[in-house]
Amino acid sequence: MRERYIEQVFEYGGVMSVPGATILHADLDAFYASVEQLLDPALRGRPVAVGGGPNGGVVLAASYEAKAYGVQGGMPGWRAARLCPELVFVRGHFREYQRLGDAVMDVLADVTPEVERISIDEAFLDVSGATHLFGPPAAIGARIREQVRAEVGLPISVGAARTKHLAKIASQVAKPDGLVVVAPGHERVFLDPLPVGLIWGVGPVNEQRLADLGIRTIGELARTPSSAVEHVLGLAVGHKLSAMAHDEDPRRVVTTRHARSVGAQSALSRRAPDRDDVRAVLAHLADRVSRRLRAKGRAGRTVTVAVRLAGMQRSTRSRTLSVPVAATLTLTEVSEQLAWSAIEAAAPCEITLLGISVSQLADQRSVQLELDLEPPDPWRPGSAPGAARSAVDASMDAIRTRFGGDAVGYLPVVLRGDGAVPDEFRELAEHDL
DNA sequence: TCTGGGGTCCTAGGACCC
DNA sequence: TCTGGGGTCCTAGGACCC
Repeated sequence: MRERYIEQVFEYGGVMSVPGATILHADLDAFYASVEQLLDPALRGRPVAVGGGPNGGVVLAASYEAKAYGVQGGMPGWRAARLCPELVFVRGHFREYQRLGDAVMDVLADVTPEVERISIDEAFLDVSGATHLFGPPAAIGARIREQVRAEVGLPISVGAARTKHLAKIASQVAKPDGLVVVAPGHERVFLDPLPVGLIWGVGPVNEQRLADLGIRTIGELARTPSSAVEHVLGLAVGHKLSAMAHDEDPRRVVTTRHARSVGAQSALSRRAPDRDDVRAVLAHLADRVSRRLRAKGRAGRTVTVAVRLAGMQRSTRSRTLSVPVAATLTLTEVSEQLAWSAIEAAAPCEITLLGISVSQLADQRSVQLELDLEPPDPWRPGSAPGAARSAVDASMDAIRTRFGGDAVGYLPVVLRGDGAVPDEFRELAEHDL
């Protein structure tokens, strides 16, 4: 086990007594791959990739043994196989990921209720109210790591600092399987030598733009006038990054957060767009999205459709309706209009993905009669009355609740039985509404 | 050999209103 | 013969994160 304390490196030895670094970021290491190695001991110590394969698909996660060869999440399987010939591809146990991720969050919840889960495998904690029970943040971080290892069987890295931003960077520096505590007063000496790419919000594009200014470390960024950074990255991003580089991060740990959009997308084998095909895919996506909305009593006014063309260019079309929608058929029809608007603008073309997203969300209960309130409109020629649509959705939702998600569906959805990605995987990434 | 699926936030131009 | 300034909403695109 590696425990590293920044204050040990730079100043004191009595780290376990240092208070103040009360924001923790806990992040499971190579989560999916670690679960596979936990479930199958034969995989331990070997390079493992979840998902993908030499003949298609992308790698969803790579074990540290695989990362040593340069294999990364998001990489096409064939490329990963070329980088690492001994790489073992596994299909993935998505239900187990959900179960074990939840189990880890239970461990965190035993420390404090102030937990902000930001994905299946990652959370912030504010432990300022827990130190009287469990000791200083460093001790709490160590305790979390021990308990997750003992009770769940997985390696987890923890960063502790005064702010979320710094705690997150600390956990990245701690990986794999480590703990890094940045004691108050030591932020600058910790941050300055680190690469700007560790800042939340700096990806490949902005990293290159900063490099063009001669900025490679967070220290160099902090010494650059924010006006220069804003000029290159835009006002908002530049301002935020400068603030981060100066260790100014006002964000608090938030335990409840409402989603601002809900979406679903499907990659398709490259194909010329076809009316029936497009409708079938969109019906399936609209069904997924609208069911999630209705399950939470939500609806949304803005419908956005994304189309990806051969060559990876994306095109989007959106329409804001006068009233929020959550009915499957309405969403399907609006999406179809939008999709063809994008496709026709690009024609002739081949498409490789279709996606639907609904935003401007509102509570459905307060905006009932969604469809009857819509004026007669060209978007739904000959459409069924809204009440009928709501009734159909309600009975289908009820049947699915009792008999399972595949028990009933709109015709195109039933006919399309070839989902490339299992629903369990999709559910892992869904945010609470 | 051909690139997943779920999200967040920002920008810029135009429409529209007062 | 020539028309301001500010605010809000909508749309399309893009960067980023897990």
